[in-house]
Amino acid sequence: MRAITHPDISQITLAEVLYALGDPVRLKIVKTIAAKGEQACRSCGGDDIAKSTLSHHFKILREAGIIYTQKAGTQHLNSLRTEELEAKFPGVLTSVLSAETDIQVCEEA
Amino acid sequence: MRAITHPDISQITLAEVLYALGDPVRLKIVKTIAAKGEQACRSCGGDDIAKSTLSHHFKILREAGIIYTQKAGTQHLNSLRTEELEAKFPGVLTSVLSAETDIQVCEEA
DNA sequence: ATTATAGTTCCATAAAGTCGAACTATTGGG
DNA sequence: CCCAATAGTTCGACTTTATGGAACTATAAT
Repeated sequence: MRAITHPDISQITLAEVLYALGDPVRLKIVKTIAAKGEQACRSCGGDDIAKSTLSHHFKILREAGIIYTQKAGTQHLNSLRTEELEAKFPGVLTSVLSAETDIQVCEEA
Repeated sequence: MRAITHPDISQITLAEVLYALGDPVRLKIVKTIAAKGEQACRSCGGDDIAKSTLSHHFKILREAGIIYTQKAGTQHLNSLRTEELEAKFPGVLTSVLSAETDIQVCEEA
């Protein structure tokens, strides 16, 4: 396992951010972290999704600059880069988080 | 060519909207329409993109509920469904449009 | 040490995107 | 009316990206 890397805020692009948010699984992850605080990967996404796929979704979110991941023992804790994103793209993440959708926060988180 | 259809606002999902916006070409199209008013397909996107691909991008935007397309002679005029989107997902489109990005409005539009 | 848990990586398959070529539709001349 | 021109769409082939199972790494607990 390589070290976890995160893009600098200057490298983050709007298209990548929107692309990363434009998937139901990833939206659910982001909404769950927003609602319940930092989360391990496995506590988001439910049972109907392979863990390799879940790992991939977290990678997309991380590389887009939406989440910050840090190791905590055997698990990884993911938090939103809310302030940085708000500074770079005001209103984008906040409006997405406050939107009414059919996507539910993970129960088990 | 089949008749052009548009989703009802009730059918529009946040994930689809964000996915549609999460592409540099489509962001450019949306920014161009926002800045210069309704546009024909060919006036957006530049020369380095095949017209079949451009047609595909407009289809994605149309099906996501972001643009409204109507025939006008030999061309199609595309406008943003700004008010409907703002009502359904407040702040999402507007924050994207006001974000500072490296994506430029089409010159030739 | 061994077992368990959390994630990642690798590989094969499935799904989407891209482009050129052929097609449809409309317009504007001869 | 017919022919050429323009705007988009559709189709088929190829490329790229997503998904999931199996094997692997890393940490923790017993």
